[in-house]
Amino acid sequence: MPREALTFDNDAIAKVLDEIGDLIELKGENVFRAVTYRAAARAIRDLREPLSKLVEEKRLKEIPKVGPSVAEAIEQLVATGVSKRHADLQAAVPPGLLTLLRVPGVGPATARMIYDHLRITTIEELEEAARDHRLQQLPKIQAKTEENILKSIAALRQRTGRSLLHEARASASEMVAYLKERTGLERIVVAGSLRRYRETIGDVDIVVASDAGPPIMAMFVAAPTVERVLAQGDTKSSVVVDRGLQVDLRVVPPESFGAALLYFTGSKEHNVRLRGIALRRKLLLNEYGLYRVGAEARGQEIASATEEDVYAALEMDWIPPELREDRGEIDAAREHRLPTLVDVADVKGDLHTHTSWTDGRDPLADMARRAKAKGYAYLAVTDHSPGLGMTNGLSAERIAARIAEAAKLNAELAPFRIIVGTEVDIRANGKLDYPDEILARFDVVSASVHSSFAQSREQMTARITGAMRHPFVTALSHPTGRLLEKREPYAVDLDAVIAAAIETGTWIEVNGGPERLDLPDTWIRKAVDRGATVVVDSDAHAMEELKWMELGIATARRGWATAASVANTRPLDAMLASRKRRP
DNA sequence: GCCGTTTTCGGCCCGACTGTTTTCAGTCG
Repeated sequence: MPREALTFDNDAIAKVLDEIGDLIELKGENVFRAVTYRAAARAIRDLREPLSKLVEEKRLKEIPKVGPSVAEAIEQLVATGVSKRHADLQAAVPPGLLTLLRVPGVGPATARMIYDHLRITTIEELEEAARDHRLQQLPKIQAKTEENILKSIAALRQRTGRSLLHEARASASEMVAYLKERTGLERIVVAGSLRRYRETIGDVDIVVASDAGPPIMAMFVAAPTVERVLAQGDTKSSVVVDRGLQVDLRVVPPESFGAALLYFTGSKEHNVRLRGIALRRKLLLNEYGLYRVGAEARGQEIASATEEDVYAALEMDWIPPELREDRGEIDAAREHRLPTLVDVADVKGDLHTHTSWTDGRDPLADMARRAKAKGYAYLAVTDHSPGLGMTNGLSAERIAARIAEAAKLNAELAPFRIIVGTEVDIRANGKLDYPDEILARFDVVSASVHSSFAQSREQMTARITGAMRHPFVTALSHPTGRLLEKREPYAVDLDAVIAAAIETGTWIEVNGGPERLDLPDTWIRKAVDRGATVVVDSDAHAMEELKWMELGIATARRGWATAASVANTRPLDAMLASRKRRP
């Protein structure tokens, strides 16, 4: 999907800094330098302001891990798109060595060594050399390594990037169910980014509490979904399952389960901070527990059975997994000021769903009954406007028929309530796809962009904030338009969108569809910080997709949202009363 | 290269597995 004119945005700059880190390692400089560049890259990805603005205001030093050298590189990148440090490294490191790093199992030392002997700079050349058994002639490489490199190259070609949350969850549940059945053990738990509900998943981590590692590992690598075994040890194994997803299994003694869960839930950055704090107290934190260090008290255990024990021993509150990203949660936990996050149980209804009247699969009656069975007090059906040809949008006549159908069902399902709404298209020119007299007939109106994604940032921002200023628009749906692993967000000034939401009282959607999870979590945090109200929706197109609400809520939790900031945690009357004032 | 209740130098999280090794370096998470 085309994006607007090349701007050197935060992501692009973070990517260059990451590459500087790789090049530093390939060149053989101090690895801590490389670590710093990568840490700065991550801090920049978490940033909620454009770097260009921070440069202008001379505030780069406020970013963690950005000192004089990194700041200089950023300033050059913002100004010219090129960094001298980056260019110098590129000149010093043979072109193509970076490519070799992409092969799993090949790190800086191996890449360097292969290049020094064979002058290989592409994956194709590497594959050819492995096939011809020329790698075997190199020091520290024999048949096994050569074979592994070939396998890794094949896997690299096959891999399709990160998995969407619901797919990884399905694979993980399948493996957990299999292991529970085969081992009879109870404490087999998914950790890692899946437990943190990150928007996409690189690999699945499972932790098992048991003293008997080897037999569990034997069952694990023999699971029916396993395609390839990457490593198998007594306490740690890795496999690749269908669709190329990697699953790591760790077996820890039952008394270490809490420490292990904490460790394998991550994030890595969260763990590093925790360990730093432990160290300053002369404690050692690893996956087995929290221990005293020092001559006389060597190895004395402080805590390990539960996560709560470990956090408490470090004098902080237990931190919900969704917050464990080293984005301020550790300080908040030490000062006992973590927010009470919104919870699935707080949700009173879903305000964005589709039915078979347009592009949904299930009839209104089925969707309503399923929503009622979920314990909701209300369900808004928000079928499309006609502008999107492919979705069979509703005409004025069909709207009347649908309002009649909803009224009939409401009589039957009371006090549960179907709310008739619409997801109205914001046309390329900023106009809504229904006239005001039709919009007035809906109780909730979600406005969204489904076309002309390539407009300039200015055009798109004006188009969206203009729609938000329309008096009948209750909410803005999927604000960035991104499709994870598939389509980049369109160019839009989200600061201006949040400002418009606050100014007009328009809700901003957190769309729980696993391919969207839009608004992204860092922006949710900024929106609720500033006092905007969000609405968490499933965007279900079928009954079973109503469960995407859970993913939306998890995303809102990652954005530090409390129930008070989410419109659909309010009971029906309060929710309707809190809509934007209509003419 | 950054950072500081171990402060302006000397650390920087920690451990498992693999392959090629008789004790460890490299890679990964």
